[in-house]
Amino acid sequence: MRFSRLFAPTKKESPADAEIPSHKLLIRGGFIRKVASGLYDILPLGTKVILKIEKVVREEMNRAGAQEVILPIMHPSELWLESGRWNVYGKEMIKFKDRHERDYALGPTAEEVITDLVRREVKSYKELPLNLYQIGRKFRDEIRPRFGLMRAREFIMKDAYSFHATDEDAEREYWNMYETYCRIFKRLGLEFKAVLADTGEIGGSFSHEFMVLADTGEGKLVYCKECGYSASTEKASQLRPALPESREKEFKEIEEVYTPGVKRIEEVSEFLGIPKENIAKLLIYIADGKPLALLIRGDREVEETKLKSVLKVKELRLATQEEIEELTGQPKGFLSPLGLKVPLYADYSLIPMVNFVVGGGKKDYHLKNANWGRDFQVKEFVDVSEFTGGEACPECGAPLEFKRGIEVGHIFKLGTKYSEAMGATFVDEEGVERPMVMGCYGIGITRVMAAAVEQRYDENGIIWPSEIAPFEVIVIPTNVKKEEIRALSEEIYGKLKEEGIDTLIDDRNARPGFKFKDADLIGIPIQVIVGKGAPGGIVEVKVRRSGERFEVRASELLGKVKELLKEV
RNA sequence: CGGGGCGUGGCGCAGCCUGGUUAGCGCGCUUGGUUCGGGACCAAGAGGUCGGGGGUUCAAAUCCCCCCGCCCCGACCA
Repeated sequence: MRFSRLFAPTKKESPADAEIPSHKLLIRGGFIRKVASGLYDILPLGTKVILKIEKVVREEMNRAGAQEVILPIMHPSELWLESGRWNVYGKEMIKFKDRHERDYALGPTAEEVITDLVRREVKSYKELPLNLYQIGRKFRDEIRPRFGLMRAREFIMKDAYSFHATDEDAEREYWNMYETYCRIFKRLGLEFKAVLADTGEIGGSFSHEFMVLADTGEGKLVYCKECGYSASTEKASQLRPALPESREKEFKEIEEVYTPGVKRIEEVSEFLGIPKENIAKLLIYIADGKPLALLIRGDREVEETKLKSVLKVKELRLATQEEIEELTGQPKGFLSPLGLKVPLYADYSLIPMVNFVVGGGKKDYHLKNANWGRDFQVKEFVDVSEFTGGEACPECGAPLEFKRGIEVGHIFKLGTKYSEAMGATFVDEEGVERPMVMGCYGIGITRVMAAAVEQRYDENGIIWPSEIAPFEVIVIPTNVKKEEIRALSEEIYGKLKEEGIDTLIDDRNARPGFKFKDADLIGIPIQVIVGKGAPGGIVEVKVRRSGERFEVRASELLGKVKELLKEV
């Protein structure tokens, strides 16, 4: 490709509405342009990157035994009504009617459509297992699209669905996909972690998220350096703390203290001179319409995904001020676990606590030296606090590390949730009709592009891994008006292309500094600079990632480039 | 959905508070010339319904009302 003909409108300045590096650089580099909130044009450079990511994904999925299909983007409502998700997925789905007033949605995911296909066509255990995937557009009407491609309303996803005769076989395929995903992300040149995850809206029995490590990631994870345990903070579990043996002996007499206007944990801590670790806060939740109270150590936060999962509820929210007063008869800000009429749960963090502070149950009062078991009873101790790093590993006890990441892949063992709801059954060896066991496996292709940038950039621009770089090599003649330079550049360009190396030549009549800036910005891994050394057949090679540069004879260039491409 | 901010040539911004010539600046773009190893310089040019609508006024980018779009935070902390 010739830069003079390439549609890659690069910019010196970042757009005003971009916040994170990947968004800024993809726009500055001419990879993408915004059309509207959460909607993007992907320009030639971006498209090349996307196609290269897809190529890796295709190769590895095919290798793993999956087969590619193309399913409709437009989904009839009947299928979603059958699975029960038409309303559950609700606001996230872009819904519309056709000319006959029939309801449709733009697919946010394709369990329904694929299950429908398979139930119609597969009848026998002999046709199983089956793993089908597609790479296509998905639509999710996000509450708040943000960060460019990171959370867009329309995006490209690889989604695979597998169907099995037995649970064991579904599990085997799950781990097959796990391995495949590891290979894919490794080939893409990304630093990632596979973490235990919550199954969320999709449902199913267990799942892993694949996170690309980056500080700007919306996902949070913890992992153990010692034993390799890793989990999303929405899933990470902790050991139940041991109960101190002589706990009762330490109990002091409960005491009411006057704390006018002191409500928040920080204020209580400061006012009473008691650390937050020895204060318990009480929260009132409404879970699937029923109220409950939760006590948690003052310095800890509730991980609501974990709470939902423990309670096995779909909807969870904090009670409103009015509800709190109605349910407890106590004023907000001074809630006490004593004499509560709603079921009282407590986080594990409460277990070792003794003589702690709680709300006084009336305005402007708190209680000191409260103790569970003596002053009030806990229905159940649950593990629902949010991890922030430093907690003990549930496998080996070593302190966990905390990282942020971008979720680029997610695999689920679904079980029979969809096959039962939609009647996807087969006849087994004994002639018994049974629901298929399913799994599903997604990779956010457009998000991978953003995540790759988020992980690899510097002040000059993007640093693509060679496997997904829009071009592997850029040849930069410093001055196209000088014949030796122009001719040698063209010769090198021709030769690299002949060797199957994806090469761009910057044949624009521009000053060298200008070209260097563009080459760095768009992040091509290897730059071949043809300048002063041209008459003697010497060119300069610059490695984008390391900044390393060296001179090489034009005749030896090819071998050197091939070698470097393997490393970067 | 709640809160905050923004909307002025393609891009980034100033002007608005305190209304008043012809709406500026940098980048980019066009033409000519000089340059040519880290986003050159000189000269001449093109390009604007000041997001949209309504109102106040002799006069509105500027003040008031409504609407639209975009961005950020939140939609948990009792």
